[in-house]
Amino acid sequence: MNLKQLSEILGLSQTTVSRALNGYPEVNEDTRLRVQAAAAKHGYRPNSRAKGLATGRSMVIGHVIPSSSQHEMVNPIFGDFVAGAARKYSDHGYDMMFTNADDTSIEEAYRSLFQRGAVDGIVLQGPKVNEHRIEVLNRMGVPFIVHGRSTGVDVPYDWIDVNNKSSFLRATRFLIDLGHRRIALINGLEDMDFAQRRRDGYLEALRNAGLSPDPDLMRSAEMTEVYGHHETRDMLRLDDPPTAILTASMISAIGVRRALNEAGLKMGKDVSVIAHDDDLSYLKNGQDVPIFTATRSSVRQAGEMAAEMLIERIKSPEDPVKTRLLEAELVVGGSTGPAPNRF
Amino acid sequence: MNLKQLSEILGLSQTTVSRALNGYPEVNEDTRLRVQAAAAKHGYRPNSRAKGLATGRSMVIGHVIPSSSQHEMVNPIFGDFVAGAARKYSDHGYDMMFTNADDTSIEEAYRSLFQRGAVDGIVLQGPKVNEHRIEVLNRMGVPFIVHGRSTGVDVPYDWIDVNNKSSFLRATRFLIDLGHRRIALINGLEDMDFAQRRRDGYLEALRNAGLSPDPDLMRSAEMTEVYGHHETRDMLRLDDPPTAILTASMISAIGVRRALNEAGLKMGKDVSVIAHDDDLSYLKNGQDVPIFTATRSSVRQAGEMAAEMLIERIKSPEDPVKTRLLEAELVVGGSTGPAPNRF
DNA sequence: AGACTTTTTCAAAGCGCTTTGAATGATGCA
DNA sequence: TGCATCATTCAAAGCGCTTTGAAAAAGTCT
Repeated sequence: MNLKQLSEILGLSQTTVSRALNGYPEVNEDTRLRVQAAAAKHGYRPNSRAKGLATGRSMVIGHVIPSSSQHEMVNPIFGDFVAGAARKYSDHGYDMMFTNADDTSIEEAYRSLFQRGAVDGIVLQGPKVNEHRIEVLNRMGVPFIVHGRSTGVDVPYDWIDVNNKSSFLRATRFLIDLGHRRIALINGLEDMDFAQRRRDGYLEALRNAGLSPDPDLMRSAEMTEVYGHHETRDMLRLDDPPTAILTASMISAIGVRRALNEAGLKMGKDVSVIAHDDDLSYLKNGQDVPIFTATRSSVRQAGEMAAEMLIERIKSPEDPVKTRLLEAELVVGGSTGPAPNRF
Repeated sequence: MNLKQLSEILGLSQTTVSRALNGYPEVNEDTRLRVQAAAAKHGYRPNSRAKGLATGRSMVIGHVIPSSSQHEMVNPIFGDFVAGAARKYSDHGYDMMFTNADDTSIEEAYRSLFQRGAVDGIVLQGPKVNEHRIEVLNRMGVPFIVHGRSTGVDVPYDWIDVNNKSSFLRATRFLIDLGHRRIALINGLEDMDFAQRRRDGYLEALRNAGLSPDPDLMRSAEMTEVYGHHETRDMLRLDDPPTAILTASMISAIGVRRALNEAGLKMGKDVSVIAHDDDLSYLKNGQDVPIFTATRSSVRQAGEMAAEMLIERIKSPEDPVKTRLLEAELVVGGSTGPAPNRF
């Protein structure tokens, strides 16, 4: 059933039927009702490609899954972020499109997505430091929003981010206040902007307390469970092992806990742990009492906000740049306690 | 830059340019090279909406994110499955589209996706028992594939699934062989088809061993960490607590482990645990030695296969129904051991 | 009733591509 | 040289919608 057929059934022109369905004022109310009834009855659905061609808009937002060639990983936060965004998209009549791209072709993927008219806007996830893609998107003139920021990029762009630096600074200071001096950081990949900022916060807190960082206690990699476990086990073997560990995700925190258990150490007593908690639906930080002391910020909510900001941007391309910085909460759970007395 | 402009630059007709770029034979090789060079030089990208309108194909596959109204959850396996599929899609020139839908409108979402011409095929994830959507898609005549199966649906359809029943049967028998008699099942939501099948396998193994199932030891809910923890703690308080636990995902297994630790019990000694491992990239079951004894089947690989099967189906709508049943491996890790002697 | 608005409807053009059917030019053969 | 054949190229139609500019119908006012 297409517009032509429907209009023939109704004995009206395509123009009138189209206008009736799209809520234009210059159509008789009776006619509109007749048209709507017929459309419903025959299950008429306007072809979105034709509509897009005629209007110049696709009502689709593009995301790129960066399945990097080395490590075929999908961050679990991906799902929650996307679910948050998808919800807002559908509220505004948008769909969401994904393209897969490996590291080398990722820029091409964005370019193609927009220039062939497949999407009206783009969400850029997981920006690195000096993220080249931002300049590319900027130059292309596509409406876009960055989830995160990128140090070193000086073109203006819309973004939404958690205050990673301040939250890790506070978490570190919290541990210092508990008497910890050997504090480890099990960070994400440090070419990622968020990881860099967390590291900065951590370092600043140490510096503020007159502590000097120990490279042995600073690790960086993709935030898997196995990684958290591996690095913890490794650090526990040091001559002067950490009494506290700051880790970049719940998943790696679980690995940390596993390593501590294996070593017969009690979390929150022998070794304190603070995690960053993205508040994932399947991996809540406990029910009533948090399992881990954590810096918490819902990535799903970030997805919702990103979607709304992007839709705003598409509507008003000339508006000044919009940015949004979320503060993470520091929630205290059972995984932290005073530094053990070593003497 | 559109086709018209490009053809004017080249002094050729749109027909010839289009054919040159799409690899038709009836175009002079020299011309083709000239056209390709010009297209590359000017960054020409055919508008995909126009192309879709002209060809009747959209080169997009649709997925629906079922963000159910009660529990706003995105299963972590979603990301890996999608990443697997996306990879294959892009190999074949397809993009991937997501629509968000709550439980009530999910059928409408599928219908709309296809009937407005937004997608050429659909992937149905997470089928329930008696999954109504399958009949809907079937009647619509859209090419689709189901990840999983649906007991009680008797129209023919393409699917790819893990042999959930046999893998849980084997896992249960494995525990029985180790001397366990009180074996708990911490299952997924039992209106989901996969959960039902796992339960069947579990029950059959018990029956085969002459054991009768105990309703106290059978739990069912969304497979979160907190759920695994909660049910385990609850069951440990029983007069006759389980000596072994079968659980439906790595995430809930982690919750199980947490509860065991809190109770001062040693996993693999006091209580044995077997999990189902979807081989998620961020949550591998250990490095060398598996953490958990587990039934393992890569959901990412399932995503790849589903994508390929669907693309086949789109190419050959009249082919006989294709199905694919994957056997899960049973990998032995440190979480299982002989039943403790209670006497 | 006639002239003028306002409301409602319509025919046709256009969005950017593919594809059909025809035309052109080059080549081969008698 | 004339005609058939093949290789190339092209103009135009069509995909299903929106939107422009015009026309028809209905209402208002003098």
